[in-house]
Amino acid sequence: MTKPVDPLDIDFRALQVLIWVHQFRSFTRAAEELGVNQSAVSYTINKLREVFQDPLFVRQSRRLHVTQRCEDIVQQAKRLTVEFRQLTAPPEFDPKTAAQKFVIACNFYERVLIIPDIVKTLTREAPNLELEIIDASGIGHERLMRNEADLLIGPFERSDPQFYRRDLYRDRYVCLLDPAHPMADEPLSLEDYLGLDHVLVTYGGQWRSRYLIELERLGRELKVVLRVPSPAGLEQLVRGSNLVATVPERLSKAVSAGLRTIACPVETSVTIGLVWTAVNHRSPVHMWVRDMIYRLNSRTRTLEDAQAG
Amino acid sequence: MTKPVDPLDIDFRALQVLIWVHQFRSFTRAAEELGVNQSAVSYTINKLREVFQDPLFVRQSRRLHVTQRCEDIVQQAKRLTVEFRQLTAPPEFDPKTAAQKFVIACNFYERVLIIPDIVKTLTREAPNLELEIIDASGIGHERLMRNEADLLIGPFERSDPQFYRRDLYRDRYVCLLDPAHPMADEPLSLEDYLGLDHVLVTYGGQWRSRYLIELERLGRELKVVLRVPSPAGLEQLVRGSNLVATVPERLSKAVSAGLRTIACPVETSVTIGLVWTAVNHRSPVHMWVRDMIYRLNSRTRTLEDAQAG
DNA sequence: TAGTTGCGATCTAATTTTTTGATTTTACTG
DNA sequence: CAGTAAAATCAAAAAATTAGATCGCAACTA
Repeated sequence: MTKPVDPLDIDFRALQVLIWVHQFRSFTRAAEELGVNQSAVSYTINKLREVFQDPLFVRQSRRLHVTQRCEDIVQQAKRLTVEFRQLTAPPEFDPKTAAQKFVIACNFYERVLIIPDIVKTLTREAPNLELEIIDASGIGHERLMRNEADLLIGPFERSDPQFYRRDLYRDRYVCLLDPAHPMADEPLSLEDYLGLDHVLVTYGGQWRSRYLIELERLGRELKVVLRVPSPAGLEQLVRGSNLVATVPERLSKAVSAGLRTIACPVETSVTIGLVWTAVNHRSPVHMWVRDMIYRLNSRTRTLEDAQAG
Repeated sequence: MTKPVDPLDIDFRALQVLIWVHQFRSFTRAAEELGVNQSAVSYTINKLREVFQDPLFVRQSRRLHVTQRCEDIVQQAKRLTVEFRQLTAPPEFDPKTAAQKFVIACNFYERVLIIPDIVKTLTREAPNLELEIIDASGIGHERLMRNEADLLIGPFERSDPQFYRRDLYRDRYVCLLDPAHPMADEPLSLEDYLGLDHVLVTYGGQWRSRYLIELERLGRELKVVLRVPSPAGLEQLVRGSNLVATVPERLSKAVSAGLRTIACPVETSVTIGLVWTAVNHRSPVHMWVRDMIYRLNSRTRTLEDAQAG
């Protein structure tokens, strides 16, 4: 007739009903409190009676008596519901106490221009967060997918629905030359630019800089004299030579001591952004770090946008 | 469109689903394990996603990745389900450690004949159980209903569906006389009996002994010379007098030192039993005590039954 | 001692939730 | 680029829950 009730069928609402009935010693009052029919309360209590194998409440001369077992159960039920509620509540996140490892994948550019500020902020605001930087070197997205990294920072343009992305700012290209270079004092025309001897930063992997893509689109090609994997040490290569290097403007400031910087005649820019996946999308730590990095770069962003606009 | 899911709607089955999916990293495997459709698992996880405001599981390159939040939730969910399971399990009862108050309502008869053995057993087997005896004096059932007493012991005959009852044994009536009494050496006929001078034990309250009810049924009446509220002190009243007292046989042994005991010619007996209510019906302590009392009186019971049969 | 009342139990029908089975979508993989 | 494994989604079916009405019982009322 009545099939046995599996304990697992009990939901927290049923425990809530139990608690209210216990509180009021009345099915009817509990029903009012919960905004349901008395019959529903009766139904629920019956289910609980089966599950706990105990009458829980017994009517005796007008009063509703509570069995000892019921007292015990209610006490535990209160605890369980409170704990469950806490579990469903959006987790409080306090950067001060958050202690976990956070892995950022990026390359030289970001290590030089973005990471230092991040580290400073973390030291101050989230001293227990352990930061690890790993190389993105062309396979940043893969490393994200493999959960080797929590966050990717860089000039990544893949628009893939499985990646979340937030742009930080755009960076235009500039040319670095030796101050004694014949072309060092004039604005460069595209033709001038193409006529020069270039040192090309490959950034390793299969990355192709935006300005190269743009040149290809125009059907033009650079005269590359030297290829280097990273902008690190560019200054020493360019100084005293007739080479020209094309690098993002912000990066140039870090590697151009003693060099002349002039605008690059190829009309393009690179966009630096954050990339992550659904795994971390709603993690409070992750959201906090993302916001923090975004805020750190807001000055740069508005500057760039002003220039671009 | 989709109405918000209330956290309270989550049942322990849903948490179980979460735990299995987490375990297998697969909706399909979890569904198999739980004997349901993959679609049902999907449905449940979606509900949990809403409640926890977190994707929990994310498909990435064939693997199912687990969010940090999900890890936390699963850990708690495991604890909660285990605790709930323990709560639903029938409570272990160990008389050795059971520490609570147990109130028995009864009268002189039971205090003399039944309680002493109970006390001895409790001291030995349930040393932490605190026993209190209160007077039943006619309102034993009321005291049960008011939860003033946990258990009533006595010759109570009310058959009321709200009371549970278990008979211990039957006790026949005997007559006590002074050894020098003229009738002390013969079996008493009913007419002899009715002709004697009686001392009547009223037991207070509105209790009427079975043998009086039986006499009334026969349309006969006792010649009552003296009424006393309790059998206590009966010995002193009967000795050296021409009075006869009618008492349950077992009780007589406690109050008849130096008196002659002979069978009572009224064909009747009193049944001593335990009475309790639904409030305590399933309480492990209560069940244990009831069983214990029943066992203590098993010898008496079989003796009586043998005599009766 | 009947009439009334309060309150949980119970019944039926309505509603909502959950499950199923089939199909689609997604994100690789070869 | 087709093939595949697995989750998402959809419509229909099944099951659980709720509401509304009524019952039963004990307790008060007069």
